[in-house]
Amino acid sequence: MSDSRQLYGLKDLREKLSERGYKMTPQRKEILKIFVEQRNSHHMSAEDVYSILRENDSEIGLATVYRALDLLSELGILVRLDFGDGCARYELNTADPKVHHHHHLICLNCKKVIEFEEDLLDELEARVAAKSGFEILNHEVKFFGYCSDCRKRISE
Amino acid sequence: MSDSRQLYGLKDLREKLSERGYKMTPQRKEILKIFVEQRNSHHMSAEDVYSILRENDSEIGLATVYRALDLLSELGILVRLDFGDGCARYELNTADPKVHHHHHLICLNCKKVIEFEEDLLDELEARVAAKSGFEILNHEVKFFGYCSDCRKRISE
DNA sequence: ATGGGTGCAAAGGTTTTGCACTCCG
DNA sequence: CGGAGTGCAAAACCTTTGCACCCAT
Repeated sequence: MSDSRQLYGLKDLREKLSERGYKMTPQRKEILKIFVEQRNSHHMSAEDVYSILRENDSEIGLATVYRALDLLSELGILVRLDFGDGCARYELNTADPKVHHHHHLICLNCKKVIEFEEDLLDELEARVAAKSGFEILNHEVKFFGYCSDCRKRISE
Repeated sequence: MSDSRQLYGLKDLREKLSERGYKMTPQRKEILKIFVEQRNSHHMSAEDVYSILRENDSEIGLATVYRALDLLSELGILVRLDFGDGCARYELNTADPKVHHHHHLICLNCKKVIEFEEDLLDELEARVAAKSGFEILNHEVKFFGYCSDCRKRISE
């Protein structure tokens, strides 16, 4: 279950913060650490992060969690995701800009989210950029359907 | 500015409602009519729909709007969209299942959303389905970047 | 030392829900 | 008629904000 993609980590944090004039704080470090250690699944909401902090007897407040997740996304260390479940979710970004894109399959029945890698979209992105005059920085692809488990269960 | 795609309309409403045991009500009809007539841009939020209703001296309550938008999406007459601006938005679905996919370009600066048609993703969808065992019903693609207007403005 | 960062609580915005009443089928 | 649908207001949720205090730089 190891991930061969090169992900951002704590080393990148101090550098990216000072680059932009932000301060390194124990709170920001601790919050990023949760993503790096992936104690739970990735795709964590602010509330998820907050409960892990409370389990660890941390005193970090919920508002700080929101502010840190925002900042870490702005720095490109985290990526903000939206699976339509009513809250923003976050995951570690890949440090290699060439592998910036992985996408999500969302099961409409059990709400499970699985990831897949696919770089077929670079061509599409280029075509869309040319047609529209947009400078495209990022894209997000979600597929909705039924996972194999739920398909079995439904057909039984 | 006419749209050649065949979109769902009021005729489909009664049929789809009774198919599933729901009732046809003046409220549901009136709400769908707003999308069909597209008085404003599509991509309307519940609040957008509600203000149009109030302009029309309608007595429909906001909760009813939320319930109707939910139901119309469930029936496949509307499609729920999420542009990350804090509220769900909706547009009319295409009645032709072969043209189910059009996507959105979102300008990170002025928040403008423009649409584009692209069916390149069918191949990708098939490949992802095969690899994952998912039965894929729908997909959603968003591109984020800067529109040509904002690019000009920024470079000046 | 100084201005950004934090924690708390309160406010904000969107969406959902409880309940009595209405009205479609 | 009976139960789904509605309107209203209150509640639920997620997220943001104001403010006094703290602490990286």
